[in-house]
Formats: sequence, C-alpha cells, structure tokens
Amino acid sequence: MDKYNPNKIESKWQEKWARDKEYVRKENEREKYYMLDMFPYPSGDGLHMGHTESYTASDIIYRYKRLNGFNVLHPQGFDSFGLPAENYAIKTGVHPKVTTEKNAANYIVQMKMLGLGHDLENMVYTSRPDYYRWTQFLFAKFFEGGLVERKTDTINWCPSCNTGIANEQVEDSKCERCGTEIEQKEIPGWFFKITDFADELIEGLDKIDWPEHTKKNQRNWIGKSEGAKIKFSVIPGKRSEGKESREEESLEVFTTRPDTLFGATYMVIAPEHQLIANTKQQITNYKEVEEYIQKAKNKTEMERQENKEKTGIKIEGLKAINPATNEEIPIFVADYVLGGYGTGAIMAVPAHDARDYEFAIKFNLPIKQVVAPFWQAENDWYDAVREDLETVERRLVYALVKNPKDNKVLLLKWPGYNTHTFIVGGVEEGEDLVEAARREVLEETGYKNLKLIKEYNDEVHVKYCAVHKNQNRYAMAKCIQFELEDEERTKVSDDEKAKHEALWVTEEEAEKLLEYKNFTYFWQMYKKGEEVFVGNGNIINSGDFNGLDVTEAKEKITKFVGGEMTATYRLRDWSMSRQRYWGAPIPIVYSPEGEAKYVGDENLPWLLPEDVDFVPTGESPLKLSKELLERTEKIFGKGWTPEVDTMDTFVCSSWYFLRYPDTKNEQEYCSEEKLKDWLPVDFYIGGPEHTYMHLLYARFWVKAMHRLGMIDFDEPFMKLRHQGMVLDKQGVKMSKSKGNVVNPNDMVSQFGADATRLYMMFAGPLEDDVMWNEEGVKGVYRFLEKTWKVFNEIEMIDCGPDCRGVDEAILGLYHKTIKKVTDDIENISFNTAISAMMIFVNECLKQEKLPAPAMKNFLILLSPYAPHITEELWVKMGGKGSIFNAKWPKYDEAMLKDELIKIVVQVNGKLRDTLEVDADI
RNA sequence: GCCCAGGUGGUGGAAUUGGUAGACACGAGGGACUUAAAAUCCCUUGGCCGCAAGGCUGUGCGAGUUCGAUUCUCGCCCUGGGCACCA
Repeated sequence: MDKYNPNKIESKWQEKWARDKEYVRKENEREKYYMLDMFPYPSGDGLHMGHTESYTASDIIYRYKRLNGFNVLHPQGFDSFGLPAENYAIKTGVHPKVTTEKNAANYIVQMKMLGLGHDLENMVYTSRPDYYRWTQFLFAKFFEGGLVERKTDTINWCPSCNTGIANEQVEDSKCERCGTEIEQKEIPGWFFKITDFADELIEGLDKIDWPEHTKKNQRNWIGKSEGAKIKFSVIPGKRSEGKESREEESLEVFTTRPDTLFGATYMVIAPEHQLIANTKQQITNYKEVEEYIQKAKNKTEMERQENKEKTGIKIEGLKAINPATNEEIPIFVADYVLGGYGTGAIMAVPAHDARDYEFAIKFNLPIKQVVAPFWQAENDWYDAVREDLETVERRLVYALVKNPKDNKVLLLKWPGYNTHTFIVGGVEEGEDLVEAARREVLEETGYKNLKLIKEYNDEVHVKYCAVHKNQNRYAMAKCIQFELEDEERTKVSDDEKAKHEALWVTEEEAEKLLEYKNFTYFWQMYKKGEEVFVGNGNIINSGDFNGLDVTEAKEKITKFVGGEMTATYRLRDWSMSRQRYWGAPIPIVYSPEGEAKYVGDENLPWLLPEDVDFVPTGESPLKLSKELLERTEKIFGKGWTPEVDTMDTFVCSSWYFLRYPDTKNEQEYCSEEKLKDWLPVDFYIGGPEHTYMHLLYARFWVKAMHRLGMIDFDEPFMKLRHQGMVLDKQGVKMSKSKGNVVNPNDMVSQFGADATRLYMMFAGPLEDDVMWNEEGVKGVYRFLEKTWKVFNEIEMIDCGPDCRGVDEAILGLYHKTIKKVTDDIENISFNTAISAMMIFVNECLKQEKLPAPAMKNFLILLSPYAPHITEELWVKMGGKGSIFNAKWPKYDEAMLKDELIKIVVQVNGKLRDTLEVDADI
C-alpha cells in the first residue's frame, strides 16, 4: 500500500476539477442555494489565514448543500478598487490596474491550492469597466430617485491619504487605513441618504438570522433615541428692560426626557451653535465666549478625552425661558454638548442627568428634583395594594440613626410583619422635617439627643396597603440622618412597644435586614454617597403633572409646551466622494451654471481616464485628466465639466452579490429572472470587522433599490455568521510588522490542503479566534493517514442491507456518526463533526471487516472537509463520477439505540454508581 | 464610564433542553518495535490522599434557586473587542 501522500493526490484532483467541468456537474433544475463569501481585496500579500478559514467554512457548506440536492451558487470575486494599489502606484509608478490584476491572479492560484470549490468562471472584479458601469448605473438610479444629495459638509479629512472619509471609517480620531490624525474640513461631496432608512434598518434586523450581538451592534450604531423637540424662547438678559426689543430668537432642544422639563434649570449649547452668531450684539461677554469657543475648537479629541472635568462658560446678556415653568434660566456654552448630534443644544436637568449634575455642581446651579423613585408593594406580599380600597396620601420622614461609639445603626423590628425598617413617622402639614424626625425617634425608641448629620435631597414614593387601617397608602418620604450625642433615653410607651422593637445592628446586619426598596435606596446613598436618579418614577414638583408616571408624562408635558415627539439617530449620511484615482468614477457632469447632471445610460461605462498622475496634490487626480475633460465637452458641449471625485469602495461592495448570478450580462446588472432565482443570499460568511460599515451599507443599498421598485426583497443576507481571527501560537494577532504571519501556501505544501482545511475547522468554533499552532495540525494529519489506512488495509465486504458479517457495534456507530456530522454542519459546529469522524475512524481501525456501502457513505460525510482524499478513495471504492454528485447519507433511527444503557445513580446530586442495563427492558 | 463577547486540565477545546465535567486532539510520561532514531502501535495523564479498592476536591470569585448548576438568578473580579460626554 502506498502511504497517504497529499501532494500527489491533491494536485491531481485540482487539475481534474478545473479541466473536466462535466465531472462535477451542476443541475439547474434543483432547488437553489446562495452561499456567499465576503470577497477579498487583492493585496500584494496574497491570501491570509483569515480568508483560508472563512472560505473553507463556506466551501464546506457549499459541498454539503450540493450533496443534499441543492443547486448551489458559490461565487468569488475581488473588491479590487482601493487605496493600497494607488499608494503602490505613487511609489513605483506601476498602474493600479496592473498590480490589481496580478494580485488577483495570485489569489486564484491560492484558492485552487486549497481545493476551494468556488465558481471561478463567473468572477466579479469591481475595478473592471464591465462591473463598474453597473455601479454607476445603480448610483444614477439612486441619484434620479432622490437618494443621493450633494452637500457641503464638514467632513473628516485625512491629510495623508488626501481624502475625505466617512464617520464610520474613523478610528480613534485617526484614519482607519493609515492612522493619520483626522482634520475637519469643509468640502462639497455626494452623500447617500442612509439616515432616511434608519428605522427600516432597525426593523429589518428582526427578520434575519444573524448573530444577536451583530444585530445589537448595528442597532447601537444607528443609535435611535426617542424623545421630544422642545422650543425655549431666548430673551435679552433683563426682561423688564427689553420688553419691546423682544426679538423672537429661540433655542430648540432634543431631549429623551421631556418628562423632566420642569427640572430644567439651565441650558447648554454646543460651541458650534448658530445662536452665538445670531445674537452676537446681545451677548455682553462675547469676547470670553468666543475665546472659549476657539479653545474648544482647537482641542483635539484626544485632549478632550484626557480632560474629564466639564468646562463651559455662561452667556451673559441672554436668558432662556423654561416653557413649562415660565422661569428665566441661564444659557451656557460647553463642549460636552455636541454640535453634530440632536439640535446641538440641550436643556439641562441636573437632578436627573449625571453630566448635567456634574456641570451644575461645578457652576453652582440649582438642582430641582422632578422625578421621585416609586415602588408599589408586590402582588404576593401581605401589603399588596388592594384595588377595592381607597388610597390616602401621607407625608413620611425616615430617620437613619447611628451610634458613633460602636457604628451601629438603629432599626425598628416589626414582629407582626416580620420585617425591619428605619425609624418611620408621619409629617404634619407645615411641620419641619428634622423636628418631625426627632420627635419620631423619641416616641418610638426613646433616644433624646440627636445630632443632625444630613438631610437627603431625594424624595421617594411608595404605595402599599395599610392592612390594619384597611386603606391603601401613597407615601411620600424623605430621609434624615442623625448621630446619637449620648445614649440618654426615656421610656417608650407600651403602645409603641407593642408595635415594634428598637434594635441596634451592625451595618452588615442592616444590609441584610432592610428589604424594602424605599429604605435600601437611602441605605445605598448612606453607604456610597448621593447619586443622580436617572431611573423611572413618578413626577413631582411639576404642577398639574404631579403623580404621573414618567412614561405618561413624556407625551403630556411635550404637548403642554407645544413640543413634538420625535427621534434622533446617531447614524450620519454616507459620504461617498473620494478625492482619489483608483475608484469608480462618479457618472456626473456639471453644466456651465454648475448644475449636476447624470451622464446617461448610453455613456456607461463612464471610464476611468488613463492619463493621470498619481502624485497626491490634495485634489482629485481626475482633475488633471485632459481626456476626461475633452470627453465631457465633446458629449455635452463647451463649458461642461466632469465630476472628478471617485466613489468610496464601499459603494462597489454594497451590491456585488447582485451581479454574481449573471456576471456576463451586458444588458443589465442582473436579469430579473436570475434575481428571482437566486436572491436574497441564503448564507453569508465574513469577519466581524464588517459589522458596521459593509453590512450596514449593503443593507441600505438593497432597501434603497427596494424602495425604488427595482427588486422585491429588502434584506440582502438572510443568514450571517462570522469567522474569528486567526492568531499566532501566543494568541497575538498576525501582522506583517510582528513577523508572525503564516502563509496558507506553506501550510498546504507541508501538510496538504485537506489537512490545512481540516485543522482550521477543528481548532475551535468558527466564530472563535483560532490560535494557529502547527503542532495541532499533526492531529488532523494523523486522522487522514488513518482514514487512508482503513480504506487501503481493511477488508471491505459488500454485505447488502442487513450487513451480516461485520461487527454490529460499528454499524450503530456509523449511524450515530451520520447523525452527529449532519446535525453539526447544520449548526455550523464543524469542530465537533470532525471529532465524531475521528471517533469513527479509530473504531474502524480495530475491525477486521467493514461494510463497503457504509464506508462509501462515510467518505461522503468527510468530503466537504477533505475533498481530495475522499475523491481519491471514492474512486478506489468503485464510486461512479465525482463524490460531489453523490447523495448525503441518511441514518436509521433504530440503529441509534444502544444495546446496553448506562444508568447513573446519583445521591444528592453526586455520582454514586453506574449500572449497565439491557436496553430492551 | 458605557456596550458586546468571553473566563473549563500543561494546551486547543467538548458537554445541543439543569442530570456521569474534561469528548476529540495536541503536549507530556511509561512501554513495544528498532543497532539507533523517526514514524507507528499500546498504556497513563485535572488536582489531592491511598499499595489498592476507594475517597475528597474541582468549570474566574462570592452568594442564591434546585434532590442536582459549567448551564439559571444576583453581586463582584479578570481578559478580549467596540464606542467616547448621544441630551
């Protein structure tokens, strides 16, 4: 017998598959399945291990689906526009087209080496005119449909790449690609109105099978917050003086908490806000304000981060009016309010917002509580609120008393109710809270001399049933903290004694004994200091709205002041103009009057001119193209000028999956029939780094086309899974600079493609990071050697359906293996499927005779992972045609049962014994 | 600070619904074969105690629910990734 020699058999099969197209034939009438990979950028470094992993995973699904009778589209292509090729051209003068095509050819060789079964006859290259003409065509449809607009906007500008980049492409205030610090620059450009689709992009997530965390991340990225827009009028500083000069200047704010409007005690606007320019004359400290604004602008984002303390300056000479209270409140400029989010102005509610609170403390501004935490006794408690009883309001005071001598605190023990509380008492109308608290401590516990430590600001509300009085109580309580001055004590009346008992306990004990939220709330403040209450509760100090739940109050208060319930998003429009050469030209020309016009379908592809210099000037390279200008004037007339920016490469990758079914079509981007046949994509695999940009843009693209009536589906990818990163042995990210990059080619020549594929999948779950350890490849290589040995050394008997003459146990294991491998592929749990096949092969090695039909089926189970060896052994076993035209085996339910069943004896959850019992009894 | 993911032997990982923790593999140790080595095959391999039978302990830490928790609940610690005052 020959030894297992992957080099020999793998190249043989790769050649056969490439040459003999009929050998692995397609059957068009079968049910269709679209298995898509994220296509690579063809870099000079070649395919890396991350590609190897995800392409192997998709290849397994592709082959598995084929074997299950599907007609599978499993295409591949190149996202071939982009900066590296252009930067290389700047350095060496080699045209990006040349580099790109060369790199792509290398990728194809590597993909073949791995035995990947992608359709390499129908590839897509985004930089080729036969592709980008359709990118331009679709752009034009969006343009005509009003989904693209030209805006002059402040954009992120990378001085190194000499290009504007989208907000999403900025990392840590640095350029995602080259790491240069981003500058802000005013520049005209084209934008896709992705924000118009914000709600659809959120809602669509509910109907697709994507990892939950990916969906969550997209929701967060879109960042919808619901709230209200409310107008505050702005008046000159002293109302009395300026009655007649009351210019109708106003400030609109967006707030998620309109329910707290009565607590808005000041306003803050962003340094960029228009109001400052509009009211320059009225601002009496304009100079200082301007200075602050300048400082804020000069600050880099990094500096802002370092300096956590809030800064700001009061605008003198202007006041705003809180529309709810009609009170005058001051206006500040501060850089903690952002120009680009919401309206660039906020109403500050220091009592219920942590940032406003911090600012208010620093500038000594009033803090007004308008929401009280509220708890209602739970249903299964003895004091649950009873609907049939009337509710009586009461004001209460809690006293938290501490003895400084031993640090114990004083609680009341209520034997009747089996609970503990602070000292509690009612407060009479107009009575001083502290006096009331002292009185209650004296009455209930007898302690006479108390030192006031603290009055807590917060008021809390509770509703419960006072069982003994047969009425519901709505209690509004505040809390006072005392220390004993001495232990002098009077006698407590028998009446009080009967109700409750005074008890000194340590803080640890108190923590355990206090169970009602209204007490633990103050206990937390006592232990950890006062915190801003940002939760839900009931409205107080807000006129007619008192007592309302915050949710209810939001709309009512908004309506009361003439505001509008609305939502804002964190998502910004997609800036897609790039001042670069190597991208799809934007098919727009400008009339002598400067009006933008689409070049027209008949002029597509609107070719990227060849007569350009790559040296970056800060302007678009196309501006220097004579040919482009001449072309424009020739077609449209003198004075017409071309758009010289090119498109963001994310545009090209937002629709490539629509081209794959029909790559050779010269009339349409994809025929209607093929769109119907293949789309949307059934399964998409790619890295988690594309969670925000690519995946969001592609979803937007499809929704936009759907809105324009071009397609009848509105989500591109029905099922999505990510692959993890491939790390080195130490768990460090592979990178050229660290010199720890592993080349897939080397792995293939050392261990073969089958072993490389198998190890990638065996190392762990697909979505987890893989630590690449060559020691580990040995294991799967041995497994392949053993498989080889089984099929070459052990006698195979063609034993028919009842299979006499072989070990029955191996038949049972065979059926179990089919089930396990099938279930695991469905669950994308490749590592455990491989382990099941290892167990099977290990058992086979112990046999003298094996059933030939079952063993052929076993090869089918293994074939998606290791296509070469299984194709080879398939022929040896007398299989007809390619193994990939075979049928996925089925298991026999009856064969899954064990003859003997293990019974586990547990006592108190601990294993005490195991028994083996005949399964038939 | 906030959001997401995760924490299981020396290592990668398994345990799919709360029911024998550590499948499978790597590494390590011992043995067989060999002049020798590699390869291959066999045995052992979470820790502690024990000659053994066996016992105790064990899934980041601490509580809780349960007859029973790697799995569920609460609190905390750590690691990785993402976001930066989002009103």
